[in-house]
Amino acid sequence: MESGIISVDRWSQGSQAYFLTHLHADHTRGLTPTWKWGPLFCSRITAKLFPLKFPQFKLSLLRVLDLGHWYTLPLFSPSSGQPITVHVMAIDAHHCPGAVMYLFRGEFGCMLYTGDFRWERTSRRAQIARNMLLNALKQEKLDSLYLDNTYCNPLYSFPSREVAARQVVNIISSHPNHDIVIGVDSLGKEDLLHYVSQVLKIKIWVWPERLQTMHLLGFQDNFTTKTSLTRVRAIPRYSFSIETLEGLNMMRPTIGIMPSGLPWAKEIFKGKGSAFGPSPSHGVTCTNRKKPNGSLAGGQIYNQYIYTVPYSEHSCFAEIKEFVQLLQPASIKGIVASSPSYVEPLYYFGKFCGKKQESSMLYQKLWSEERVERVETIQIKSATKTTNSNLQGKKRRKKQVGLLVSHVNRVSLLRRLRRGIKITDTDFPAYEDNI
DNA sequence: GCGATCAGTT
DNA sequence: CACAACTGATCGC
Repeated sequence: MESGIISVDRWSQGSQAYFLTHLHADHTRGLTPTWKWGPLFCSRITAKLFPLKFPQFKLSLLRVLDLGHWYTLPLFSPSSGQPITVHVMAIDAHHCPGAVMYLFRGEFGCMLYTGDFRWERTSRRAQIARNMLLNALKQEKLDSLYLDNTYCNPLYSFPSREVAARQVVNIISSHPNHDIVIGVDSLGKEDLLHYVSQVLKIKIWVWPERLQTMHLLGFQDNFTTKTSLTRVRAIPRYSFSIETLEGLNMMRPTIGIMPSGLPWAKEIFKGKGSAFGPSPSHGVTCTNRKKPNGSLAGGQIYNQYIYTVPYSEHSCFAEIKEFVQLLQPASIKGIVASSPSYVEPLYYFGKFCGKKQESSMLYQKLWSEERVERVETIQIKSATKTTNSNLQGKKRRKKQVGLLVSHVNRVSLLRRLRRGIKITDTDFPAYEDNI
């Protein structure tokens, strides 16, 4: 359908260069072991983890970009055949291991694609990334920003990961005779687990594939696959449920800890003797605040066995705001648009961008069709999924029961428009290996 | 068997 | 109810 000179986190044929921000499944959809459409640029850590995730993948397609360096890509204009130069720099996104943002400079101007990212003011790594970004930009203005808007709503307020990690430690140490299970994905939250392991001087059990990942990432001693060595286990999030915890508790007293940026809790934890002691609130990036549902944005009891802790690898609203304020891009597009409560980032941040936009109308246009924005000779396509398709899809599914199949094509079509971007039509140039 | 997509889960 | 991220079933070839 569409094709472009470069693609970020999108994998259909037709681009001249492909960029992967990180290895989470929702960014690699379309990448298969047999994928072959061009050189794939990623960070060194992502490249290292790549074979684990895609065992059959042709590694000769990978190009490593080291952080903080400008790389030059010799590309060609699809229409004129003229050479086009695109510069790119990878910058630490402080999301999961290997996650980077990409800063592009070309005839289309200066563009930053954040991928998923966390922008903690208190974190040393985020400060380095910040300097890298500002040095790269110098006095140049950012023309467009593709933003991780996952929690782009003032409702989402949570503390730094450091603070949340301390909460996890407190929960564990206040249950000295319990087994502990922590729900994690296949990649991400390693720093949390490592911190818990260090502070409590205890190994953490992980499943075998996860141990491989840990070893590749350089965590050699803190993790094990032997259950007998520890009472703390990290388990896949999809197997973390109330039933799981109930089952475990028939064997041994066990509590579950779910680190998540979302207020998971249904039951309101009413103050008193917090099970994990005084909440350390120094150095928080975002203030704890009452949620509309009355729950606190701190570790809390979800049910008899389960605690939730606001440990997030996405930026909270205050951090997103700070980021946009720092960069003041001429235009912003959210890269996540699946939530029914999605709000176009310009609604909040329009005042930081040159133009005071009529955000709601722009927003309508943005997601009601694949809006194509022309910037000089280059077209940028925003590939966000509509809110409505999601809701309607669900409703219809319930009603449907047997009849009506015709809408399915439309819905699945909309589903395809998820994350990632492509820039402009093109042919296929010869490639100079960058590494 | 393989890739793409859908359904469903926390 | 929300999310991001994931698994497993099913479809088409």
